[in-house]
Amino acid sequence: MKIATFNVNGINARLPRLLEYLAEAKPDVVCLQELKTADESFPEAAISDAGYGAVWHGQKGFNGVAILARGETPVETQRGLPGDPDDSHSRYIEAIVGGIRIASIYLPNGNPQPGPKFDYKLKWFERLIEHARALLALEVPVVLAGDYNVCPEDRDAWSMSAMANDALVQPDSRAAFRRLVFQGWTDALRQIHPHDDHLYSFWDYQAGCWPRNAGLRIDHLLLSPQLADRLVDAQVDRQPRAREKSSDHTPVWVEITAQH
DNA sequence: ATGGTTGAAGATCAA
Repeated sequence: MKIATFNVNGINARLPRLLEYLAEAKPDVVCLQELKTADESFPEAAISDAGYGAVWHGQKGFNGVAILARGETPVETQRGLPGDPDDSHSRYIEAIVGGIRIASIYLPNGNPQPGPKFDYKLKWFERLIEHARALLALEVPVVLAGDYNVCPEDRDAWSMSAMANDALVQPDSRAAFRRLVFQGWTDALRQIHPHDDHLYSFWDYQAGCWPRNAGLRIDHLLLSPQLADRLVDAQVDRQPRAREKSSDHTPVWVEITAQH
């Protein structure tokens, strides 16, 4: 079973690229982020025609997350991250596909820092950590997939000097990510590529970042122990990023064996 | 070199 995460940066602007990706890569599940559209403008028909069922949590203009599954509709288990009824951002949706509980996460960017956006990022992170703890307690296969807006280590950023003041590499951002992982999650991509120091999933549109491989690793798939045991492979799929009118992110995927 | 690009909304913000 192939499970991917893909920040599409506008699902309607990216629809041809997304459909192309579904047809070529044939993921069983794709977690999408940055839909940048309201629920009623989600391109449900086109995605259905491509053979995928979907659940989504949209928001006009910004944010928005979805989970697509080939040949079936994901069974939604959570919409919005618990812990703050006043949080109006659409950044979390969770559903079950093929016996696996799957979360699509769009963690706040947090720039500029310091400031209220960075504070929001860290508070949102605490709520994610609490919810992840509850998911681990279920002792079932879970994947937390999405755009975490965190480079876990220096080597996950193309240049630390260029990124020094960015929210994505701050010690507080990394400490929160570490506390999450150390609950017992496996960072699947890093697990498969322990020595790759140019393992990126995002390249800024500006300043020729893509052609000179000035990237960041910020899209992650975290596996519960029950799923980590079944991890076969994890890769960055660079092809979509090379195309015209691409997202600034590219898909990252894991291959999971059938339950034994 | 304090720039550069993109999407969605709407003449700016978020990334």
